[in-house]
Amino acid sequence: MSFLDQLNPQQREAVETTEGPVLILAGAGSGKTRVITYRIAYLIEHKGIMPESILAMTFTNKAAAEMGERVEKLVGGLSIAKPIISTFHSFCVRVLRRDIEAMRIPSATPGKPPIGHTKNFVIYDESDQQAVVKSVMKRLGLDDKQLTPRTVLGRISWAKNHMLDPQELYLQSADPKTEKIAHLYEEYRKELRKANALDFDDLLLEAVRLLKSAAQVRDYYNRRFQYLLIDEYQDTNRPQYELMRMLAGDRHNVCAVGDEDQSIYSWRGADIRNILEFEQDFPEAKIIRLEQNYRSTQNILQAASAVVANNIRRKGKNLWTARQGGTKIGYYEAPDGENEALFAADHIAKYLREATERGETPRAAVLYRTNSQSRLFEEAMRRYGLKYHVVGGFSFYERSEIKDLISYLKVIQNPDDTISLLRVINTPTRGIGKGTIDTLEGLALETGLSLWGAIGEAIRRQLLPQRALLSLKNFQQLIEDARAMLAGSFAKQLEENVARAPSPANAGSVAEAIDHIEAESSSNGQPEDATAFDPNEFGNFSFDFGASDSSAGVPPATEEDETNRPPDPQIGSVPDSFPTPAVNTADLLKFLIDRTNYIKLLEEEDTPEAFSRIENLRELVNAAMDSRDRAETLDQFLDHAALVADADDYDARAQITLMSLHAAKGLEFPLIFLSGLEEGLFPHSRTMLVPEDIEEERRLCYVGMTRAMDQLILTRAVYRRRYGTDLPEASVPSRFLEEVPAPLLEELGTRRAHVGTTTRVGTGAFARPGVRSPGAYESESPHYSYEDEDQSTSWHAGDATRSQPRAPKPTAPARPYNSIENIAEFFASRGKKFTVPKTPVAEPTGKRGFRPGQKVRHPKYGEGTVYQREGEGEEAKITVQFPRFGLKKLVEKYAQLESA
DNA sequence: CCCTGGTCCCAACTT
DNA sequence: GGGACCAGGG
Repeated sequence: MSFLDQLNPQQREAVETTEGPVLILAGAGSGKTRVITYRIAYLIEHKGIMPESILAMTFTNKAAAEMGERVEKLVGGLSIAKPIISTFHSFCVRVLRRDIEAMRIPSATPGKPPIGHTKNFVIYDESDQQAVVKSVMKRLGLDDKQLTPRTVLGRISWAKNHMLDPQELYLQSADPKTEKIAHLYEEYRKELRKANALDFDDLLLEAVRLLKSAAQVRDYYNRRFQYLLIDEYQDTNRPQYELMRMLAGDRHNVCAVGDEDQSIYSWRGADIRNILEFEQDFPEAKIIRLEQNYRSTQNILQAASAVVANNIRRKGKNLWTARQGGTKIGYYEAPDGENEALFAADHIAKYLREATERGETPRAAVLYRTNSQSRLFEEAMRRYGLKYHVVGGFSFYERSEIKDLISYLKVIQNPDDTISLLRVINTPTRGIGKGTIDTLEGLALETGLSLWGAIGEAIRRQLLPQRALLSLKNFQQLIEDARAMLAGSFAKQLEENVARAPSPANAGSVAEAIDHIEAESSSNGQPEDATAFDPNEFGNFSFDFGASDSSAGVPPATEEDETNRPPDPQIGSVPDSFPTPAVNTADLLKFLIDRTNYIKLLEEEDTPEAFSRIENLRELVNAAMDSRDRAETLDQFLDHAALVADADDYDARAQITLMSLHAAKGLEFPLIFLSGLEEGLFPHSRTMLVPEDIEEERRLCYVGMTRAMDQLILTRAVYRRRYGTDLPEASVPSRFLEEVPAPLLEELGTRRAHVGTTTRVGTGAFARPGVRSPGAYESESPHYSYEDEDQSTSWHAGDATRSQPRAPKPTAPARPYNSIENIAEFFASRGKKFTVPKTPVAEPTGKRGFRPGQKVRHPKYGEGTVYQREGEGEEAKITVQFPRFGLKKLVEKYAQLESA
């Protein structure tokens, strides 16, 4: 068949080995996505496998969407049923929304509802989690200075990713701190259970627990999914691994695709052993290596391979490319971060122009280690009048006004969601202050009610001053009215559907009527199209088996499974908040905005920020209308909001993309800028003490370099500001630079290579007063100009002022490493062993304490002399005499002191 | 109870 | 550059 001819022998083998476990070790750019999509197409077209029995799991919605589109192109007209291509998290949410109640256990007290999460659980994001930890710590009287909620949450997440429950964490804790954390973990879990909430980690964990504990549920999914594909297998963590094992059942039709050199998520619990030990897990496994790279030039591939070859923990492979030679790897050393960014902007501007002239579609990306680096690049792009796209950073759903409204929706869906309730109870202010809330929280604790329950109780028993009670009543009424809207539309639909002749066997059964509604709402009046997917649907592309379960137009295989569905404890009783059928989330939002005066109050503020917030809220209503058009329920809308990831807003059409190295995984660009190659930044200072962590940084570097198709440029700033206003600090070139073979490198920027005529700046929408013309770059100076506070007011676009490279900063190292020769020399002089030179940017402070009499340097106060020292280790405080600022007492751990 | 402004402390990657 | 927290005035 035609499409198989487009594959090389290894790829073809990977596609055609459909039965039994297969591990595809796919090097960067070796056509991994092609293999996965062709394999799916092959299963459907050649093997006659039903599409809906194929399940492919990816890490991001972006990857899932791309795969779905490509499969669709290959097998388009064949069937209305689609393979299920979904992220791990979305998949688990769907499984849990369907079957989580199979894990409920009967309450010990008769008459009380069963214990455990219900279908209308809410998903807690990181800020919700923080709030829970904080409130628990406050309740237990724990000092949040010594043990920050952040740390606690990090450790809880770590435990979850390694599938340890609080008892297990407690048992293996070796210090009082970990014991405390284990205790907090236990309390944290209780709070989430009380709120009927799950955090991100729980989505995976609970799905695994469900499949392990409920045999009939597991059977259902095992029958349903016969072919399993796992993308980015090197980044799976323990729960994901277990999920894979559960879903693989006895059939072992698992196809795992990955590259151990691209494992970059160990901090999220990814266990590289999963891929290294696949053959032990499945002794009958077939291993296929894809080693031809179709993406990059030989130079790029060689450079990247040379870097990653320094890692010890890897299988090793020989990537090769037919694209001989190529442009050398560029290297530019900028005096500081601003210039680094301006250089990139200048180079990209030139590239865009030239590529367009050649008739190509230019695409360039700037990659960085930390998202905060994006600011400088954004400013530079704006100065050059270049349109760019930023992936990550602050997402739409993290904006406060959006979170407010989403929290309202969550409370409406599930009033026991205490965290969301606390967020909205006085937003906008309605006279429910701290005092009132404290009373309510006390009442909740005392009665065992949720906060929402406590509100009702306080009103009933008149436990608060009249004024507070009145405010509370208003709030309670608002939520109840909104819930009535949901319930109202639910009841109405139920009525209609029962009346409208359901199938004879189902007559009169509430449960069946509900199923009928589900079918109705999911097919949205187009029964034939019930399983169709919308390529633009973000969040859970083509993941629609939840809908097809009960809808018409589903292949017969699922029908017999229906009878095996675990009994649903909630069906039959009146649902507290049932997965809501076709309720109009947009109308609900409009109702909320209207009743809370939210927009009106913003209008009265009459500031640009307020109007931008109003715009955002309109956007949210639009999103809700789209959701309504897809016939989604309220919880589907909320799942969407919870599960869209930063990486998902990558737009393949953008000419310039700025993003973190992590977000770049899986993408490719003709031109790549890899920025901030400095010790302490990349590799990041938090990784520099642990060899395994350094290896992960190196893999990250490898991922970044292998994104480049034609040209790769590495950059570094000699001085970098770590915080907005502090003095810049001298940097040391990243060790990864040393690992690039010198003959492959070419230094850029010291010659007048970028003289151009197109550097129009300060025009158009982004024109700003005081912005320096990049025309200055055409000066003799190899450096870009600074935006100097002292002079900026006199600068105008087009001003002929020439740039002056700024004199070395006071923190200059004795000898700046500002040329490639210097760097080579620097590294050569140290042989293989890398040691931090005299004025390091990231010398770990507090490793050995500073002693009285010692000279130190502080980023803000400059040089000083240690006067006295109190305490040791974490709590050590030192008093320093600064000539200009006098005596300062500093916590050594935080003060960022360097020896001077 | 609410709002404001000042101060302090912190800043990795993400589903 | 900004979020969290607090003090103090309305």
